[in-house]
This record gives sequence, C-alpha cells and structure tokens, in this order.
Amino acid sequence: MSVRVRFAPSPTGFLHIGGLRTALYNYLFARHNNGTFVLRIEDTDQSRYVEGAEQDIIDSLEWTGMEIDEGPGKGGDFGPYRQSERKEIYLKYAEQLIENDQAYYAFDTVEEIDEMRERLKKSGNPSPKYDAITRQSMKNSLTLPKDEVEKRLENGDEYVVRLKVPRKETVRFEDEIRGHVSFDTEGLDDQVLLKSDGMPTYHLANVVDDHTMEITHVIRGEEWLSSTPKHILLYNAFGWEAPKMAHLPLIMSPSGGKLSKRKAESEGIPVNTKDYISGNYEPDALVNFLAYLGWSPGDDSEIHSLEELCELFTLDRVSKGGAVFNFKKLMWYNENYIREHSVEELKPRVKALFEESKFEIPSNEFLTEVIELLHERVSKVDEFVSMGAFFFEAPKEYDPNALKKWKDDSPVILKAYRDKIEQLSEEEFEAVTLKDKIKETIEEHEVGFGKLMMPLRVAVSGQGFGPDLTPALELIGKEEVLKRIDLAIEKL
RNA sequence: GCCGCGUUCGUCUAGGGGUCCAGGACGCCGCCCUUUCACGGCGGUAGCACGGGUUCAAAUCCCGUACGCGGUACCA
Repeated sequence: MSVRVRFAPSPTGFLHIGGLRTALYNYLFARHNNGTFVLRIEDTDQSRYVEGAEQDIIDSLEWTGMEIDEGPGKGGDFGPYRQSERKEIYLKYAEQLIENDQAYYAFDTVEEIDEMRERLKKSGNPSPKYDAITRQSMKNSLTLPKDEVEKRLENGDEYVVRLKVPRKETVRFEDEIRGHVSFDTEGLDDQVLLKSDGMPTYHLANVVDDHTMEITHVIRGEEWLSSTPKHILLYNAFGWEAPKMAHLPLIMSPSGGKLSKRKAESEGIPVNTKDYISGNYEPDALVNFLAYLGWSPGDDSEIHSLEELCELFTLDRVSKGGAVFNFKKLMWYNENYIREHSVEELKPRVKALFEESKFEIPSNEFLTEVIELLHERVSKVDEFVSMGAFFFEAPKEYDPNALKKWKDDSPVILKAYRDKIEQLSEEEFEAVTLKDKIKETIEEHEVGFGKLMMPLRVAVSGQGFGPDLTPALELIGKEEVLKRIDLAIEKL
C-alpha cells in the first residue's frame, strides 16, 4: 500500500511555526516514500474559526516549497478536504457506533455535567469523569427509557454522542517514534464524538477522515499522544485498522515550555510562518533549520535543500525529547543560504526591497556591485537595505557606537585624506588608488590604519561596520564622498 | 492531583554494551588571514540528571528518584 499522510491544521489563526514543522515532517515522509501529502482543514470548532487562516496555511506551505498533493482548492479523490463540509459523513458514522452499542446519546446540559464534577470532587474524587461509572447516573440513552430517548430526539432536544469507553482495559499501541505506549481506559472519559451543534469533535473527525482518506501514517505533535488511546478505541469500535502513529517532539521556547505566541515573541522569536515571510527570511533556511529541530540524518551534515531532506528523512531518526528553538542557529542557516544564492538570484528581491524603501537605483550595474559588496556580510536579505542605504544617500545620523572611534585627531587626518583624493580625476577615483592614498596619509601622519579607516567609514556610511570600504567609495563617487567627509568634519 | 511522554556540552544533535577519558553544529572565547568590515581557516570552552541493579564491561539494558514537558473540555 502506498504511503498517504496528512497535515491537518485547524484554521484558528496563522500557521504556527510548530505546525509548519509538523507539515514539513509529513511532507518529507511522503516524498521519501513516494507517497501522497494531503492537506486537510480541521474546522470543526466554529467558534474558533478565523477568516483567512486557511489561505495563510496554503500560502505558508507554498512559500516553503512543499507541494500539496490533495487538499481544499487542489482536489483529490478523497474530498472534500474541509471537515465542515463532511458533516453528514460523521453523523452517519456516529449513528453506526450507536447502533453497535459502542456509543450513546447523552442529553446532559453543560451545567449538569459541571454539577456532577463538582459533586464528585467534593466526595474526594480529584479528577471526575463522565465514564463507565458516572454515565449510569446521567441522562443518556443508556439510562433513560427507550421511548424517552426517542421522544427527546424527535423533539429536537440537544444531545451529544459519547463514546462508550470500556471500564478497565489497557490500550496499547506502537508509536513509530516512541515505541511501545500504553494507557489504561480508567483514565479516559466517555469522549464526546458529536457535539450538540452537530459538528464532530476532533477525535471522531480525525479517525473517520484518516480512515476514509486511507491515511497510512499519522504524524502529529506530541500534544496528541494522550488522546491517541481514544482514537485507537474508535478504530476498534469501527472495526478498522488504525494507521501507524508517530508523535513528534514539541518545539520549546528557550525559557522552557511550549513555544507559545506570547512567550516566543517576548524572546524575539517570530511564531507565525507569515512573520518569516514578511520578515524576509530565506524559506530554504527555515526549512533546513526546522528539519533539524528534532531530527538529524545521523551524519555530520548540516546543510540540505528540501529535495535532499526528502531523500534523507526517516521517522526512526526523529528524536523523542522536546527541542528548544535556537534563533541564532536559524540566523546562521539564513546567512548560509544567502551566501549560497548568487547575486543574480538575489537581485530581484533586493531590488524590490530597495524600491520599497524609496531608494532610486541608478543602474543595474550599480545594484550588482552593491549586492556583491554586501553579499558576505548580511544575515537577512533586508539587511542589504539597512546596511547598504549609504550607497544611495548620505547618512542621516552617525551610529553612536561607531562614533567611539572618532577621536580628537580624526578631523585632521580625515581632512588630509580628503584633500588628497580631491586631486584625483573621476577616472582615477577607484578602489586601488583610494587605498594607496589611505596608506600615504597614515604614513605621513605616522598613525595606524584604523586611525583613518574608522573615521572615514563613519563619515561615509554612518556606521562602524560594513562592506569593503574603498570599493564602496568608488561606487559612491568622488563628489558625494567629498561632500560626506566635509559634512562629518563639520558636524563631529 | 491523576495519566502519559521525555532527560548526552548553554542550544540542536551523533552515539543501539566494549573501537567514547563521548563526535559534529550553533553560540561563546582565542589565533591566523585581512594595515578597514566581513567571509574563511585553525584551535579552545563545555555534556552522558541522580541512585540502585544486570554484565568481565553501560551514555547505551532494567528498576526507582528527581526534574521537564504534554494531556486531563460539547478546543484542536
């Protein structure tokens, strides 16, 4: 049987970076096995539905280069791929379970259930459940006379369908990542399968869909591990074979705990995929980084394209423990990929960014040189703009940090250099010559290289770091360079 | 509380009983290259949570403890 996996996010907001990794692992697994990657939208909670979330998910996947084989908008033989559009299917299966005495109608109101929990808590039960014991004293089709149940259903009374969880049984399953896992049903409650609004809960929908969509491997986050026994019970109740299960370690925040929006962002980590898109990160860097958060190919390699990752990925190499999101490592990946990309590849994106910032690009050659000069120095593609703005305009202000290098004798030395290069013709105003003049100047003043270099850099760029200086001067041009030096001497 | 899952350098990880006084990567530190900023190269720092077994031999297997994380909803 060919491999079929699904990424099944719920459209309750923008795609979380953890969700993206889950998608990635599913995708890699699918491609590695020549299988099918399905996108399924789990929109069964109408109260949490967020407009645009589904599109955000699709856009995010596309940005990273993951191709969806089946899904909403894409089609496929197992649709529809939105759970809200499959409502009748779940109803049918829920009724089937009731018929087979595997599930039952329950008419209790939320208040009545709360009351029951309160009561049990008071009498010393720390974790009251709607289970094999308590269901006997609740209002459901197991306790109510048959005709009353029918009457209530006919009247359109609100009800839910609950799974009849056996009282004392051990549910065992083999997790592809964790190995043998077992739970006692005693700790489970009679899971609601069908909500009173007619929508299925995640548990029912996911089991029905995974089965009817012929999913072979369920690869999802560890937060689902605890509900897996309910799912296994459901597969058994239907008489279906359960797919293979693989529970991924969670991505943690540097301060510990699940990488939640609030926590992550307070620690400087963007949490939504769209933040990485708008933040101009390299998609292949993010993918590479995410792939290695909880997985490794087992050798000493670090850099792999999506295609290579597909080739390398196997579930048995996924680690079990949670993985802390290491932002600096992401940035390392990002730098790496920027350097790997050629100037030509980078150019359209950099051009757009400059234009966004209202800089006028004099010529294609000019832009090429700017990119070349900065290529090895930027961590993120938008830094071409922040770091390279001075190619386009005089610094508006001087970085206070860089100004520490501006000493009392700086104006004198700088002035000397200025007067030297002023003698140069336009044609002579090129990097090598400019560098020679620097040498001349420092020799005459008997100072070190930095004594001139740093003030010059500050005067021209406003910063203490940046591209190779003399080629930058050449690119900016004689007139403008002289102007900036004069301005700096005057202002500083 | 209860249930479950985890635990190798600060972080991501390699490591399936001897070849491990534990390897790689990020970070950090130093040196080299560069009379600037970087890239790059080289080197260093630092870890098997703890306690008991099993075994000639344990990071590796078993049991406990601690700690962490997850779940415990008509949310997914």
